[in-house]
Amino acid sequence: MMQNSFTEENYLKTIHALSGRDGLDVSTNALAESTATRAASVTDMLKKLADKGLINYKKYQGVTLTTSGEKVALSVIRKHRLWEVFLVEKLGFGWDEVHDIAEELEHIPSDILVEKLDAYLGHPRFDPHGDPIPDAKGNLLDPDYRLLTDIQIGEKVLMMGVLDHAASFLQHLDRSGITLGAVLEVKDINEYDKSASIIVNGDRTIFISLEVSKNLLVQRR
Amino acid sequence: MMQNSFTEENYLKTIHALSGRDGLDVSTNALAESTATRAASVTDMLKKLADKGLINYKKYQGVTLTTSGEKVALSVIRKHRLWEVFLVEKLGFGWDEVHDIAEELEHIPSDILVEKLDAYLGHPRFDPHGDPIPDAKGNLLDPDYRLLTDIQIGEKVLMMGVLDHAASFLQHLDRSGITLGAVLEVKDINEYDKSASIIVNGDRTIFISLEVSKNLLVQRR
DNA sequence: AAAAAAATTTAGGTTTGCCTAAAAATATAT
DNA sequence: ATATATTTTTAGGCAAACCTAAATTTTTTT
Repeated sequence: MMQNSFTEENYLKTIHALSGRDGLDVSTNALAESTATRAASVTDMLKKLADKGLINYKKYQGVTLTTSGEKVALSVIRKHRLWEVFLVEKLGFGWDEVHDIAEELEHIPSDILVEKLDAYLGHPRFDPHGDPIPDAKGNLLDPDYRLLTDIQIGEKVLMMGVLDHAASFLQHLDRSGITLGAVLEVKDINEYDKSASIIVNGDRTIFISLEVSKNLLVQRR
Repeated sequence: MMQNSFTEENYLKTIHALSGRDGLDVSTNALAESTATRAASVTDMLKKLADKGLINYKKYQGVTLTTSGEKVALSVIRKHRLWEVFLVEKLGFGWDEVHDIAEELEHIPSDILVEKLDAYLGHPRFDPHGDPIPDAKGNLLDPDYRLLTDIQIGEKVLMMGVLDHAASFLQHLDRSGITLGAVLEVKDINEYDKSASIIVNGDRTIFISLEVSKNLLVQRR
C-alpha cells in the first residue's frame, strides 16, 4: 500500500473540515479557496484521490470522503492536535504560535511515534484550542458546544474552544482574558451590530464584536 | 531569502558527512551512492546548490560546502540529533529505532521550535549514539574519540559512540551489553581476522568482529 | 425555456527532482 | 604516450503538483 503524499493528506484534511459533521458534499471552489490553489489544480487532485479510493467524486458534483479517506483525514487531525498539545504543554508555546508548526509535524509518518507521543502527553482529549482529539481508531467525540452568538443575555457559560485558529484572533482573546475554561457572562447585546459586553471570570467587563462571538465555542454550566 | 527544500537539505547534510572533519572534496559518485540516486541527478542538484551559493562546485572537481552551506548542514544535523534525544529520553524509543523518524523531523523549519526543544531537553551535548550536537551558532565540538580498532590488548576504554547507525548494528550491541558509557577491556585480538574478545563492564566476555570494532568510538579513561 | 452567470473541467505549460543513454573529461594501465 | 577504464556531465524524458486560458456543464435569472 503506497503512502499518501503531504499534499494528498492536506486535501483529505481540508475535505473533512469543509464537509462538517454531517458529511456534506464539498465543492471544487471551496477546496481551491481553502488550499490556496486554483480550481483546475483541485480537479487534478480530486481525480487522483478518487483513483486511490480515498474520495467519492463525480464530475461537477462535489466530493465526500470514503471510509478509507476519512481514516486518513482523522489520522492527520489526530497527529496535528497531539503535536499542538506537545508544543503548548511541554515546550511552552502559546496557543497562538502552534498552528503552523503542527501543520508540518502532522505529516510525519509513524504510527508508533503517534502512540508514544499520545501516551507521553497522558492521552489528552482536547488540543490547546479546545478541539477534540480523535483516538487511535479514528473515533472523534463531538462535544456539541454552542457558539457564543447563541447565548442569551444573563447566561453564564464556560469558554471551551475556538473556530478560528489565527494567531491574531487568539492574541486578541489573550488580551481580553478569554482563555479555555474561563467563565463568560453575557451582560448585554447591542441590537444594531450584535456586539456584546461580557463579564470574564466575574471580574472584568469587555466588549466583543459579532465576528469574535461567532468564533467562540462555549458550554452551559 | 528562499527556503531550502527537503531534498536540498539532505544533499547538504550528506556532503557534510562525506567531507569529514578536514573538508575534503566530495565526488559526484559518492553523493549518488549516499543519496541512493544516479550520478546524473546529483549533477543537476549540484548546479542548483552552487547557484544558491551553498556549495563550491567546479565541473569534474567535486564539491565542498560554502560557509553558508555548512551553516545549513549543521542546522539540520542539530535538529536531527536533538529530535533523537527527544525520542529516546522522552518517548522511550530505543537507540536503534530513532534514525528514520529523526530523518523526517530534522526538516521541520522553525528556529524557535529547535531552541525550545533544546531547552526542554536540558541542552544535551550528545545524541543517543554519542554524536555531538552542534549549538545554535553551528559550533560542533569534535570529541576526538578513537576507534576500538586502535586500542591495544589490556587497555580499558569507555564506549562513547557509534559510526554506523543501522538498527541491526545497534541491536547487536544491545544483545552484547555494549551501551554508551560501558567499560570495555580488550582481552585479546585474533591476529588472523582482527576479531577481538572484550570484557564488558568487568563481568562479561564477548567476541566482536573487525566490522564491529571499526564502528565503535571509545575514549581512554 | 432561453439567456446570462457561475462553477467546473480540459488542454497545454512550468518547476522540481528524478531517470536512461550518450558524450565528454579525467584517471589508470600498458 | 597512447589506449582503456572510470567518472562526470549533457541531452532528452517522466511524474507530481501547480498554473492560465479556453471549453463545458450546471445554476440562476428573466
